[in-house]
Amino acid sequence: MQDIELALLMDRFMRHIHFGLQKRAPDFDRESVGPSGGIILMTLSDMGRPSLNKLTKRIVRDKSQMTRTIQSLETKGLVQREPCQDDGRVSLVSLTSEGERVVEELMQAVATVIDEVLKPLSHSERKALKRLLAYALLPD
Amino acid sequence: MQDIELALLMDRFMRHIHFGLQKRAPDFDRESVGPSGGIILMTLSDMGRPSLNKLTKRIVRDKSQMTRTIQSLETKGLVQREPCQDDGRVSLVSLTSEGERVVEELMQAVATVIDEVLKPLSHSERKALKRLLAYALLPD
DNA sequence: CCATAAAGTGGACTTAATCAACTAATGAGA
DNA sequence: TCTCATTAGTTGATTAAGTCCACTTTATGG
Repeated sequence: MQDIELALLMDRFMRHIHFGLQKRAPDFDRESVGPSGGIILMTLSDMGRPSLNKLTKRIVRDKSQMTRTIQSLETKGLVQREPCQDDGRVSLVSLTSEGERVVEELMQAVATVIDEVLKPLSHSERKALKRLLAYALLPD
Repeated sequence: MQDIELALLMDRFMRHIHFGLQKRAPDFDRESVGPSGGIILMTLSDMGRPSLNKLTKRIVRDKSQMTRTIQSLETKGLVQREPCQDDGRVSLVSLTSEGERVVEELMQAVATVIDEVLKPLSHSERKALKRLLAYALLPD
């Protein structure tokens, strides 16, 4: 019942990362990927080659918006789509080699900013934090 | 260095809360407060009567956007502004009694949704999660 | 074979974020 | 006390994202 603070804390946390990326690593946005695109790239780096639908569900967004953002990333040459053999409806999304390069750079920047934001926490505390969140969100 | 996952996890967490609020408690939005307004109302409920500037820094937003959102909440009768005695530049923001009522209802809805999202976590794990986040963001 | 559901796309609209310019009040130093 | 940089807040213009709905195409189960 008292957990509403969690929402506010996480919101602040995300905004700190957001601001930190803009101020301390404006170069990451060389490709004008934006926060939305960045999340997609990093998620793809983790998932491999999911269907657009699986990707959409993972990052909990609207599918129409996802279509558009993927298209935008596609024209930038950062992701590619290919039809699925087994199911003619689905298209599989994956990073291009250029996308791999960009996401590597992006993750480096994000890691730096997060490290800054989490400065008050010890290594084991960070691990605990990540473990708790991952556990809560396990079933995708 | 490996903490980038944290950003993705928190993003998913926030989106789950967002979706949960829309699906399971659409009635909370009776006043058409929106996510942005909701965060402000809940933050005000915690801070009391901060200056617009302090409020802006707390929720890590742009001050111009803050002006507009506060104005919108003001015309809805949910917050009020009054000039600060000691400093003619600042205006102090606080909830109206109607705002108190709405934020109470909103926090109830948010608590329900968070409870749903955090279902896999025990009580002590939730406490630990909150403590870690609060500690990381302590200095506002 | 047909009805129904699922994956993805596109349109229209609203909300929020961003960046820059501006006013007014404050405060600190010569 | 006067000046000048600083700070709080506002406004404008532009862009990014979220939302809701209708639609097409492909699968699937009876």
